[in-house]
Amino acid sequence: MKLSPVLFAKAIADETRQNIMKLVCCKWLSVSEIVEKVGYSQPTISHHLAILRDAGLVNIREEGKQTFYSLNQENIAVCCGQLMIKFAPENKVTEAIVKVVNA
Amino acid sequence: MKLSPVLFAKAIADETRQNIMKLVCCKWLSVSEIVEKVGYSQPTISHHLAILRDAGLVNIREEGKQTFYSLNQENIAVCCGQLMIKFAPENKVTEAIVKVVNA
DNA sequence: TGATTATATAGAAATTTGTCTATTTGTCAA
DNA sequence: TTGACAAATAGACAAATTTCTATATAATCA
Repeated sequence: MKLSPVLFAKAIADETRQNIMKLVCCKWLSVSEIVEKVGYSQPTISHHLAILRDAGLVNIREEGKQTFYSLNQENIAVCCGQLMIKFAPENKVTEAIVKVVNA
Repeated sequence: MKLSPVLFAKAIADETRQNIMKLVCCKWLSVSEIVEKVGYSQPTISHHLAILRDAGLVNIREEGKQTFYSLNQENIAVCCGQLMIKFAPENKVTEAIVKVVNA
């Protein structure tokens, strides 16, 4: 799984996708459940989920006819950490993260 | 200055802008210097700089005819922290950040 | 003042993105 | 096996984005 700063940024650079991410942040939801809550068509939701999938930001579980998605918090934390190290290397919070990661 | 997760993500969701960000990460550069290094036209660079400015990601210093830009590492760290708290709240690195910020 | 330089703004063209409808694929139940 | 349901894919279209050239604005210098 490639986690690049640009791919990550593109994936989260859309309000609808951030809404979906918040929905599945701490629980598994099927595509239909996400469709219901977000209010866009099912293909539109599938499209957004595919973008999140390609960026490595969601976990996927297939169960019969249904597919469940949940947020991959680990990868999101890694991407945010990469961004901070790349673009805020002299910041004290970044330095604290580096310490945690290297510990 | 409004620092929203979507505005931040849109601002960094472009390879050229990330290149510019890397260039001015730890030093002040004039627009002409950035143009030279990035290789796009001056208006294109000005446009990208305006997007970074509107997202609160750069510091600006005017000096005579020239305008110098440098990355606002503080705001970038804040935005990344917001993203982590919003989308990776259960991650141990996020928890470490929260501790640092609250300390 | 007039010429030159640095940057920003305006406007246009090409590309990318987000959304939809229609269709396909895959799974389950009768 | 047939029908129904869930999700993915294809294709079209509108809106947004990225880039360019041309022009405007502002500062400096002869």
